[in-house]
Amino acid sequence: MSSVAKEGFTRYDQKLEFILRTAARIFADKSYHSTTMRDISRATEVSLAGLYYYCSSKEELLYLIQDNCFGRVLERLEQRLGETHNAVEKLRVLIENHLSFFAANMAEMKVLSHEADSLAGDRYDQVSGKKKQYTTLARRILEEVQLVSSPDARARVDLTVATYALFGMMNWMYNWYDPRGKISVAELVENLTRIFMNGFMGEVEKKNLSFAGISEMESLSVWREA
Amino acid sequence: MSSVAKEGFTRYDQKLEFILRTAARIFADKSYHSTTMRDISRATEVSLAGLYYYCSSKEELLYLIQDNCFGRVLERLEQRLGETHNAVEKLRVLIENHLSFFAANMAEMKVLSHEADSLAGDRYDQVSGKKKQYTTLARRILEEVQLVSSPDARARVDLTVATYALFGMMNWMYNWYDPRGKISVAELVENLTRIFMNGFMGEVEKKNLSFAGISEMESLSVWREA
DNA sequence: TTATTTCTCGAACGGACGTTCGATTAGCAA
DNA sequence: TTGCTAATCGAACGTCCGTTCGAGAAATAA
Repeated sequence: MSSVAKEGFTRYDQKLEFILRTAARIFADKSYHSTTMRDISRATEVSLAGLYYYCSSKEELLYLIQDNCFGRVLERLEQRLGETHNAVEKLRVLIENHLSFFAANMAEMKVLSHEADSLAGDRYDQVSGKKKQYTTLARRILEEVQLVSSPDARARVDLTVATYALFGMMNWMYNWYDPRGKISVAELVENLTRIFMNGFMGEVEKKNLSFAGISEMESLSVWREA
Repeated sequence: MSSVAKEGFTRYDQKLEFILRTAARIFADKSYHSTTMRDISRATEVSLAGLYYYCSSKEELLYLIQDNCFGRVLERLEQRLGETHNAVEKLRVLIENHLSFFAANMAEMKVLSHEADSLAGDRYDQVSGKKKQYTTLARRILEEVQLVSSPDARARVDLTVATYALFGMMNWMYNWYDPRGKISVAELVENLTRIFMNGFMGEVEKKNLSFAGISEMESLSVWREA
């Protein structure tokens, strides 16, 4: 066993991570299926054969990228959700967490969104499981928000449609958003939050809900909880 | 020149259309890059070499599918928009047109949404042109709606974000929607229209805008036009 | 019928792909 | 130093890909 570098990451871990980051960038650029191991070899400056010291196959690279990335959004989300108990605020946290993570990891998240069906077998099941966990969590939050904000069941939006509409709005990002462009992540979050929340929550007295900025979240924390 | 069959479509045209429909289905299933000409040959029962009597390359198949499909949504949309002059109603028509066309042409629309970058050169430019035309049209409608419905400029949502949010919501369909499932196209249209319109239009007196059904569109036709 | 065009296909070509193998080098412990 | 493990790589293997070619069948026109 080789000696352990500072921070507990071995040389091996660091290089693997570098390969994964590079591969994610190329997968995002040219799509998984039209990326070749030679592309990755060229970009990482690791020989073609050398790559196979760090992964067992091209598909495993894709799996490691997706699984790792999903694990991290999910973990960050669960941690942030632990700090709040208000449904509306939870929804806000969900959106903010997803978008800011997406913006900070565009390549990986594009690969996650765009190559969802490029894995097979156990690897597909593994990532699918995390996806299901994530969307189920989102759906539960939406359900909670709906119970609290739309007392008239007739006026409610279908939960399945709403969940996928939300993820569609957010995940479509990879088709247009440039983190270094004119629109800041904060603006993106604010705009999408406003569009979705107004639209989803319907005809409640929205005057009570300030959408001017995330910083005013706290004012909602006791909203309609009785 | 061969004789012309009824309806003005030659044998050639019909068989090409059949090949395109079949190819679209397979592209949608397995993605463009991992579909082989042998897959298409098998599914169409046309020999591998025979396919090249109907197209000059695999990429041309993708191009023909995308160009044809985009042309058809665009044409249908422009025709329907010609029948209305009210901004809000135009937005409704845009959404209804897009979603119902999508639901009726899931494979082609998935290929359009998912393989947007799989063409190159002139073919890419051609399809990109149609896409730009389509999104510009949508953006203009949103702008019009905004001017009419959100007199307070400070409360307005960013137009770029709103446009992509709308298309994200709609195009994400291919990841989950089953036209033969529980949710009808009409329900899908109604739900997504409600979410987006409520969200986008913000704090206007929405009580005036019934979202119960498409059939009540007419009641909006003179809304805030003075 | 024959002549001509339209359509079809088996077989192959050249190239690119993912992966493997065996040998070589670098890093570290003794 | 010596000895062992971790890391690296050039070269190749077998396979599958998109595409082509030339011959033949089917349809149409004379």
